[in-house]
Amino acid sequence: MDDELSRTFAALADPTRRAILARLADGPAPVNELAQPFDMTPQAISKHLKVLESAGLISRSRQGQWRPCRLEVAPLDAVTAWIARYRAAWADSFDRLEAEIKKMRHKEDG
Amino acid sequence: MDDELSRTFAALADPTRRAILARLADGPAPVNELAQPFDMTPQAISKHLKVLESAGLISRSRQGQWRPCRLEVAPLDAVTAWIARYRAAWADSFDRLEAEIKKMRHKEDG
DNA sequence: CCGATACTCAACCAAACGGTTTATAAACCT
DNA sequence: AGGTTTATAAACCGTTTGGTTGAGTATCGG
Repeated sequence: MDDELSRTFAALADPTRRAILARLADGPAPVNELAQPFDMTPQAISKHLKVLESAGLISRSRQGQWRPCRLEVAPLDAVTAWIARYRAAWADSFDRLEAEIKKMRHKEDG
Repeated sequence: MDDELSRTFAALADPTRRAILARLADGPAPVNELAQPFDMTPQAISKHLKVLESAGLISRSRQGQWRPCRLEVAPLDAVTAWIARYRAAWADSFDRLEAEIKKMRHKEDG
């Protein structure tokens, strides 16, 4: 599990981490705020953030005693590009995509 | 790691499995042909195929003594749809996508 | 029937993962 | 200075993962 794409997929293969990214899509947040929804110690969240950061999916800065996390979408582009190679036709794939997105609009998931 | 999306991401988080999918994008193939490029026992490949199948990324049939595997793209649509939620604007994301695909055209990866 | 080929199952093993607890560092606030 | 809050580090632990070997199943072809 050393290459970029593997790290990205592995990072996304966890509901907690996807939920964290979902939260970050609404804007940056410090660790304790990210940890709050989960029945889990802050240390566990810290580990998840480390995984996300090492996959390039988030970046962290410092603001006083807080460490705000920000979503970084670049690795997601790589994923989408990789997936795009497995579609026979772009038109078809976008049709399916639209259907998927419609299905998804009323779910939350992480 | 029980939900659909997690299983899909986890299945994709391995270079061997991605290489298998890449091969299958050119058409169905039996296990021994899929195993051939790898320095690994057929049993290991069989395990990988099991992971891919349980993620819905391939389907297997029987043809005599062979078990041809076929690529199934439906889970990839779910992944792309999930990722799409993290783009601020579609236009931007397609621009980036194009760039990524260009970068990728001259790589092989799995 | 017999052997070869294609594939899978089961047991095992080292390494990685996802969580915990304990301890530590850094910034804030009296 | 001292205590609180925010966050990470380190050690540990049970489970999963990715590979192995060895045995077993199924189909083909004499």
